[in-house]
Amino acid sequence: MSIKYRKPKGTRDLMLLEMERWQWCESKWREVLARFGYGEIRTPSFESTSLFTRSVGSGTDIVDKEMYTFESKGGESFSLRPEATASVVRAYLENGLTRQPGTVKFYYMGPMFRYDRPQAGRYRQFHQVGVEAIGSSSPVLDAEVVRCATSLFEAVGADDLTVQVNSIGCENCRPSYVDDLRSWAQGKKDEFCDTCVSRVESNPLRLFDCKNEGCQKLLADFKPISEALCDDCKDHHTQFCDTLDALSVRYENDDSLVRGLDYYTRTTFEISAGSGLRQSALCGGGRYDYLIGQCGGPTTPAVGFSAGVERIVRHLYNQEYDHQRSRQSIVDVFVVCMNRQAQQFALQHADKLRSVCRVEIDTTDRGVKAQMKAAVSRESSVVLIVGDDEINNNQFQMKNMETGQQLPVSNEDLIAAVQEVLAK
RNA sequence: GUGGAUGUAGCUCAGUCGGCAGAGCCCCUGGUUGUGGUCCAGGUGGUCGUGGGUUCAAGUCCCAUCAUCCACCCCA
Repeated sequence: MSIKYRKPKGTRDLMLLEMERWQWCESKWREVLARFGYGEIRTPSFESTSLFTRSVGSGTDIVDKEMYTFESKGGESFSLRPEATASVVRAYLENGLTRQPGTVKFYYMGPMFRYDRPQAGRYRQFHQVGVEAIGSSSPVLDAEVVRCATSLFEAVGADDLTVQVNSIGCENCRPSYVDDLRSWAQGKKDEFCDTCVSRVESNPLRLFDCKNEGCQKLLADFKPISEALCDDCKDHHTQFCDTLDALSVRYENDDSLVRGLDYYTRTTFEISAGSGLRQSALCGGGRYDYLIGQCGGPTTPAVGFSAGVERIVRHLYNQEYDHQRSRQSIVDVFVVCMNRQAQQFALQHADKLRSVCRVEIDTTDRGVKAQMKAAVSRESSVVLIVGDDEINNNQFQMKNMETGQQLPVSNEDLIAAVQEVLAK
């Protein structure tokens, strides 16, 4: 068969058994997020390009080479969202929530878009579940956000996780550290790898991201950022860690944890799967105390995270595709029809059953035997059979699939009779 | 952007030295006028990813191209 259309590279069709898994996860997560006091927010899938370039930061891979950017007919530049934090911040400001008392807590679930080369656990359209807690600078909130993330994983049975935390300082202490790092690294350009050399100018902190052993050995000579933090940042990080301890969240400090987005301040964290998977990062987040101010709002502290749904599901089931024939949805009542007249009779009279249970009316024109097999595979408890005899007598044959018992049931008694069987 | 592997039925895959396109599962029909996961018999379904080349002959060899997967990179 030659198929005319194919899905765009790096996208997926989500259905059948896998869709059921997603829905199960999503319902668990909504429950947890509500218990942490988060309300859902749904923002547009695309925004003004400048929102992302200014917040995520030019110089990051995400905005430099991974955005789906297009021009509207009015000549304005838009981009599909590569992440959600910028959109949430924009919505927070645009809807006047700055005057909302207390901490504003939003969660989101939805598709994000990045023009990457697809790979295991990496897609061009992927899904994130995440939170943003806006309005508090307390390190206790940082810890609560991390705890919320681990609760999300626990809720769906994901264990074997590693939580890494770090602090990358604030505008008082980070700039001088970055300057020191840059001038130190400039003197050793010959010894770093090519990508590191370009980072020395654009974003020196990212040097710590490099997996090249030679680069890491060089960096070992330079003081880690934890030793360069100002007193306020040190206190913040200490209280953050103390609170995690009090919550019994297991974590490790990692000086090299520098995230790929520009807007983070102080706390950054990442949660990854312990198994040998390549794309092991399941969740990343941190504090961003200047972003809202940069977007034109009042200086407002905030913290959040976002987790990759595809990666979590893969971690849970250790596979992302079901090659087994996936089942169709389960029904309570399956109606076997002998012919087209019977189909019409069935829809007309069994329709009322749909107010109390799940009903499938078979309109495939295949034989009774095949329809009965379909009833079994749909796990129906009751089969109704309609042919010319039943139409003439205004009734259905009702078969209890568990006991095999079958009797005629008049239209008037149908709901009661079906419910009696389903109740058992 | 760079490198590697793989493309044969709806799905999972065989296909030898170049010689008629295959199996299992699924699906449909019958065995049972209108009744089940088992059993038996039969059947539908293929541009062998696509385009060229070599050859009497190409799923098989060569070239190109596309797609998918994997890795680098980056991240979720």
